[in-house]
Amino acid sequence: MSEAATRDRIVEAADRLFYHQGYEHTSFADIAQAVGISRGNFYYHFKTKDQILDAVIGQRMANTLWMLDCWERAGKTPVDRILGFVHLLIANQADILLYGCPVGTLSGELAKLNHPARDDANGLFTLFRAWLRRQFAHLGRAADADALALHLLARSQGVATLASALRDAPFVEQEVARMEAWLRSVAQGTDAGTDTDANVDAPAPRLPEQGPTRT
Amino acid sequence: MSEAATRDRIVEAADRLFYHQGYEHTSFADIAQAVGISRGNFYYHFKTKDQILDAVIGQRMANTLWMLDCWERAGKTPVDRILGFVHLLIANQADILLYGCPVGTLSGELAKLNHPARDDANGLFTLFRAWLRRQFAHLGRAADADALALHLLARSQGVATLASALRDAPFVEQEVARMEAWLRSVAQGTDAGTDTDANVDAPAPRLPEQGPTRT
DNA sequence: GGTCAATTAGGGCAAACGTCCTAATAACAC
DNA sequence: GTGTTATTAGGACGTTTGCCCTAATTGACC
Repeated sequence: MSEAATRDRIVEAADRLFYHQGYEHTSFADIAQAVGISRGNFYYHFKTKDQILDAVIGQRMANTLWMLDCWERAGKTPVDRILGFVHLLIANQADILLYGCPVGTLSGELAKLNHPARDDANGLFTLFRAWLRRQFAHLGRAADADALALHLLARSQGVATLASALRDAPFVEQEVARMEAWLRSVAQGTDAGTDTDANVDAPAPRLPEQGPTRT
Repeated sequence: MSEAATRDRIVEAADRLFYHQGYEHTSFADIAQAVGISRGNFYYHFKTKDQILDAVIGQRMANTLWMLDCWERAGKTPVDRILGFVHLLIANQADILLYGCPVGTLSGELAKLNHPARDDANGLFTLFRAWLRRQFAHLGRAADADALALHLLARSQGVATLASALRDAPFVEQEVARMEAWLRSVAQGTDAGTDTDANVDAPAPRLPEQGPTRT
């Protein structure tokens, strides 16, 4: 098998395992077994565990950029594009209920380990943050675009954390609806970005939104 | 030294270490060294690592109950009491910036490890949830008290996650102010729980709020 | 078919892990 | 004091970890 193919399969398996059971809890043997290769072959492609982590983060970065670009091209208005982000919670609901948000959980783990790749992992947050900031700026909220971006990021992080703890799917729908209402109010320039419960009862439109496809 | 004293010192050290560097990353040797005892002595008090985890969770439960009771007695109105919860983010800001939320991060780690104590750890969430639900019910929002409780829980979880990833203290203040505004609007029965940016500029009152004191 | 580099398999290494055991000590009843 | 229990120290166990090495196999090119 060509070098690239095996290497990619390793990265893919490591990505999934890091997400499902955490970075530290995943061993060389786990990944090698998942790919179906020997540990020796494994070592040929990656000298250290940190190198695999770097590769995984790199791939997630690429996937994220591609995903953001999809939303950018698919959404006609800034609101539509931001909705693409919000609906990630629904598109990836099954995984989120089991494993939380891939970005948040990895970031949290690396922070506790004081791992050198911590900043790289946080770069994923920065990607979303910058993209959301630009969308909110297009909404005419240039002054507080960054604050709004962080606010939305934090809310989806919170939903993912709580959803996976409680394994509560309706809660995700509920909160997504709330975020949609909030987003609409921000878009309307209502100085009060209303976060009402009135419009929450309307079920969130279940878009066949594209998740972070692992290529 | 009496049995209880040493045992408590072990639990206290384990609690701190689990919070700072995670459960799995903390070894018997780490805790024993932190307490200043031998591993043999350690084993006398706890046969397995899981037993220490159970004890730590139990202590956190007790601390949480005590803390909730403090807010219950200290706050004159439901809003005051809920503010006690919200201001935990500010009272424990330094720790949260470094290690995130103790409840959320432990819950997340145990979920990835598929650890049997996962449900026990989630009990901490349940404690906050039930308490907040009662407060919102007192606010006249009995119908959606649980949804509001979960919403506030999720938001603080998100703030903690993002704050520790970005190590961004002003962001915490900003989001706390946002939560205060939202809470006020919910209290006023404004069907729209306004979540505006107008009232956000007012700095959050820095209460000398009591954190989860480890006894 | 032969040559050589790329790729793979399999095992070995020291260190750290959770766990367990035994002997020494401290505390206390009588 | 002596006897007994509670507590502590320190080391040993088998396993697993990340990491490293060497030999075998593959596949492309001449």
